Amino acid sequence: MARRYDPERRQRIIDAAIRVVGQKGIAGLSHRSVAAEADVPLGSTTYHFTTLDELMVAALRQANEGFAKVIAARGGLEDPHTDLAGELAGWMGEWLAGDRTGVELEYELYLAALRRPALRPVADEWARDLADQLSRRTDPVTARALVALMDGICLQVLLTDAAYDEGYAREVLGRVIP
Amino acid sequence: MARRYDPERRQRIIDAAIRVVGQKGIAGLSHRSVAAEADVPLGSTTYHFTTLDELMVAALRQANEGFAKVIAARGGLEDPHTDLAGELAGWMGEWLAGDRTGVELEYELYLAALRRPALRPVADEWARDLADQLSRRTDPVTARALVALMDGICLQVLLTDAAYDEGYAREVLGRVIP
DNA sequence: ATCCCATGTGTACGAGTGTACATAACGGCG
DNA sequence: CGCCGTTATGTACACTCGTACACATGGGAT
Repeated sequence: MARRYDPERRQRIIDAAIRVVGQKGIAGLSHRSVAAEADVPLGSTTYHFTTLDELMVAALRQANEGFAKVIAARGGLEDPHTDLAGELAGWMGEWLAGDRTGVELEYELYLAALRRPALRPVADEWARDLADQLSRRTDPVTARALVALMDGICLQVLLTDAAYDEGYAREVLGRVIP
Repeated sequence: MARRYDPERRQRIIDAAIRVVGQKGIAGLSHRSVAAEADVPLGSTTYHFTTLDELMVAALRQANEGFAKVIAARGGLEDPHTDLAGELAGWMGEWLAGDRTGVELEYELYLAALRRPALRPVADEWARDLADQLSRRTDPVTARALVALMDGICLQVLLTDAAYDEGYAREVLGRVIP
């Protein structure tokens, strides 16, 4: 139960992993780079996370939780009178504006599930959580479609260096809502 | 002009790179792994492609071209009387059915643009080409939205191990088309 | 024929990696 | 107190990687 010296050691390593992925990408993630960033010896990272996959799962899960909090905190999903499409489009704009390190980090971890089955349950959780949030305003089918469309729009912006067009996003999101 | 010994050497290397990414993912792509797969010496791959980015650009571009051909060959985008949403949903189902190696390969290269600016122009090209194809049946805004939604749906299937639901895809794609 | 240079090849080096493992420190328990 | 197992650490090994570079080869221009 009681961890001896540093009960936050494990948590610090996860935080460091998130910073490393944010700065250097998944390709730059290694036991050593995380150890250096967390300022712990190499053996410590390999002890807490035998596999890099384990570490990525923990990091992705933590990123998801932070994300969910942001969504919930913003509200707007509560009041049924607000324009849902506009709300979502505005929120994406906010997310994509400014420093994109966080956005890229979350998407990179999320997309890594394509090749790493260990991450798939967590990715699934993320999509499901977001759809659940949206389900308070629409039916489940529409919610899922909205998540898919938002993913697609974000990706097009991130992958092609195109500018985010909030009016366009609002328009097409609105079409999906019956 | 005339390449001396092996004019197809460069092409063979690209083909080998595509096979490597398909089997081991981008993480398994290296000058050496490609050289082994193409059955050429190490120096040959580094000569033709100084950087791995260069090689990925060539591979992604080639994958795109093959993809565009498949789309064009299937037709159905010509006849304005066919149900566009159903056509697209059916085509996605066909693409996602069976061996997904090809699908995963194309998406992995496509998504790699997130962290590799060198790939972004090619990713952009891909999205634009597909939207152009669709523009023969709808307006450009709708075409772009359809591409985004299709991307999102495919990703959800690939990332979360969820089964592809063609009826759902047809339904929501239909909503986007005005 | 001769020279030049694009093309092709082999090898070596230093850096970085995952992993294993022997050892140390310390908390809880008998 | 003394033992034991969890937690923590340092080091070493074998491996892969990108890169550089010296060298071979032969086609085309002169």
